[in-house]
Amino acid sequence: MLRYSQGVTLDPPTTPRGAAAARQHSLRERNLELVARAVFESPEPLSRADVATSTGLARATVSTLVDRLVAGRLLTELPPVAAQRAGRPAVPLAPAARSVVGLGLEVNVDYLGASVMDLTGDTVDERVVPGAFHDSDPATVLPRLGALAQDLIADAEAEGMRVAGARLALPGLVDARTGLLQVAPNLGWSSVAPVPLLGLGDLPVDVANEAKLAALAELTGDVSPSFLYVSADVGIGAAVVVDRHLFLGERGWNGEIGHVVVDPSGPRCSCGAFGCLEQYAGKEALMKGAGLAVDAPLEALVHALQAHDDGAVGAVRQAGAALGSALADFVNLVDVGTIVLGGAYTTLLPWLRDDVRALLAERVLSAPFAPVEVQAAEAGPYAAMAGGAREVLRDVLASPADWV
Amino acid sequence: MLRYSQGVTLDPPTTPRGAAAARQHSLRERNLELVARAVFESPEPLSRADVATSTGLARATVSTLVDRLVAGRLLTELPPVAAQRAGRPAVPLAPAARSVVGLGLEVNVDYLGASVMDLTGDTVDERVVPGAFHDSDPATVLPRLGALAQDLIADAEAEGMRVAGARLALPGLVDARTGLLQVAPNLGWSSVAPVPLLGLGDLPVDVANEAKLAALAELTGDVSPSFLYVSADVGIGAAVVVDRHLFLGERGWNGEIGHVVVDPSGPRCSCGAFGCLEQYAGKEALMKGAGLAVDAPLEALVHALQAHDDGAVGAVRQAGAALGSALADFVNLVDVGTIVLGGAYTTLLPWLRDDVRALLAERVLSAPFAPVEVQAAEAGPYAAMAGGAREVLRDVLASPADWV
DNA sequence: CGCATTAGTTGTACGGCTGAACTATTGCGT
DNA sequence: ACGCAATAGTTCAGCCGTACAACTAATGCG
Repeated sequence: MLRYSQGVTLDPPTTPRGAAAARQHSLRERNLELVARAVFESPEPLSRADVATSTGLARATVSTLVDRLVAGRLLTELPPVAAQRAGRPAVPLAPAARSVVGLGLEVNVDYLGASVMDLTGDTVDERVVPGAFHDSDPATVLPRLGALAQDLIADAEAEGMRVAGARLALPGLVDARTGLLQVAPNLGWSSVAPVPLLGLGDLPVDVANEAKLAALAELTGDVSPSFLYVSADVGIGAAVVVDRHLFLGERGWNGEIGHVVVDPSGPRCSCGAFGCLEQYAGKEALMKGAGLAVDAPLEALVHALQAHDDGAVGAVRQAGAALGSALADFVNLVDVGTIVLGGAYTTLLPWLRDDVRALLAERVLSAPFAPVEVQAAEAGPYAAMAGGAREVLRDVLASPADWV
Repeated sequence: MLRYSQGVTLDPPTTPRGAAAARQHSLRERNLELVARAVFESPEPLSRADVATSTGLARATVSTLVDRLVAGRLLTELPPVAAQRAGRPAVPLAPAARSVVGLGLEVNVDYLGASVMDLTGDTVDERVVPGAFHDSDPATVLPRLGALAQDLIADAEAEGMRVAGARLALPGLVDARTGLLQVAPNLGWSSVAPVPLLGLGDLPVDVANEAKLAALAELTGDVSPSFLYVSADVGIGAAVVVDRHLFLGERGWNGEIGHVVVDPSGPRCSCGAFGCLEQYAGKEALMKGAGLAVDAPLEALVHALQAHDDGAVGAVRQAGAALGSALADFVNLVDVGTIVLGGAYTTLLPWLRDDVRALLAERVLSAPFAPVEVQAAEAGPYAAMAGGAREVLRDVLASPADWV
């Protein structure tokens, strides 16, 4: 089930989330949020009385706030379960299905996609259009994605749902403050303002890096609240999540682990430097190292590994060592005790894990007293879309007053 | 002058700074903070009316809040300046001097120190005791520092000041949540709970890494609100500041740039790995590389550099390149556009700068459209103590209701 | 010397939360 | 079947903090 936490937002945590003067109605906004969060974060349905004890608000206050949330269709009253103790039976509360929804959008090298999620965490609708966008034109690709999104929006609204906003995931450096895509090497895009090209009118659309939204999708499971997410697709992407909050650095251009130095006397990288991680543990390097075609499917590599092909095993082990070295640097610099490996690394984890772990144990300064966990990602192939939609819903939850 | 900003705290920004129910009096607490902040952050004194317009609160409300802050001696009314326009002259407000003070403490390899700062940013008192604590016993050193602190506290209280709390800076891995020192290699300490050993009774004492508190001291000047602070003392320490907030990772063990890989075929490091930054740009490596004694004063190296000694210049340039490479990794991973170099690097900056800049320009992915700035630190030699004291005062400002 | 102007204070109105008393609905013992 | 205890949810007077408007205070200027 979808679990909402304290505040996963693309806005940096320093956002003056209350630099404004507090008036009387700020109290209600604040407590509305508190009540909504209590219900959304609870693993099982709460009653009004439960919410009162868990929040510390008076029962009377909770009642009026819940009534508002129910009227605004953010919460629903579930049918009462058979009471097992004396007293008036409680009315269980839960997030409302198919009322307010978030839209997750993605452009990747080999597909366009859009996904609609409701407050229960259900994927209401999802469409993926395969394609080859390696050296594409944003002015044709983004309007296509926009049209796809429009379809989904129309369908959702026809069924009475309200679309709260959208998040667009792109495989490149996105300025989190301006929403500008600086560069996406694999798409061949640079300096693009993507939102207007989507043509979604007044709908609020935020843009973010693909790996960062995919990382947020991991928060649905029971991962550690702080982790490093690293995923290999065409490039290598990463995200830092601390206490369920995405860390974005100054502009959101962090996590570029693909170009961390592994060995300065190593092969030249497309970025101009030598011995970058991508040259050892990027998808292309892996395929080449295993003696396969660079555009062969990942399954080909897996088959070779399962057949104990020496070249494949050697390439993956070398990648594991390089990845472990770069991850050790990453952990030493940002301090996160859990690493979640996504994309191709999820599949390859059985062959990577030992080398990665060994290097982490050897090179992370805090490893002797706090070993670094290495896990496989749990969210599926279109994690960025799901994570993006989820982010939109988090914003709704953060200011429910706008929706009641 | 001391400038206070939105929220530099050692607590991670995710602290549920309002997970509690909002009651009536929360409004007043919130607005008290807002008013206090407005006065503290303004470059020049504000009147009650100025505060009303800048906060958006009604003049009546501001008046009562200011009165409280003045009564609690957090603010003072300055003598009115000659009015240059019609109307009743404004009463200028400013942070109160010598009322509430913060205590900064530090144990370093060659000194112990304590510093008292008041709300105006003035250092009221400061004492530094030289010593050699290379392989010392925390159970003797910390009580000594505690006694020094007691002296300063007694003096301050004798003059009617209230000591709000203390921050202890240590050169090692400190768990920000528990205040436990995991390891401080240069002191030879490990697994120490330092606070009880200080013997400061009920005074709230937080513990933090030395470089992190030193970084916060830079916020007094007009640095960028986001920067990477890297300083060479006996070890190499670093801190990440984003939007005037310290980034601490999961536990506060981040910033260990000294053990980032520069070249895996390089010299073996004390940590067991090969080619760590410390082996190129640590103080010991610099001295050795320049053909000087490892415990020679920094001035000796500077003299050699000024005399264009080939060995010294070569060692520093090699250090610059290594530092540039490690910093490029750092910037790629956390995304901060400004680097502030402290400790020995401040002095050596003229000889380091070109190589550092060249490597940053070459290896930072975002450098082509957002060049990385490299600056010298401005805070003096005992920056960590000042930064620590300042942090205590930030906490006071964050909840002024506790002090009125 | 009076008027315009700006700063700060006083008093009433209003909104939101609280606590206590109330109603509603169940289980359980007799 | 009935009443009592127990729990959920609602109603209402009281309190508290802010807003707004009218007030007083203190200055410059013609």
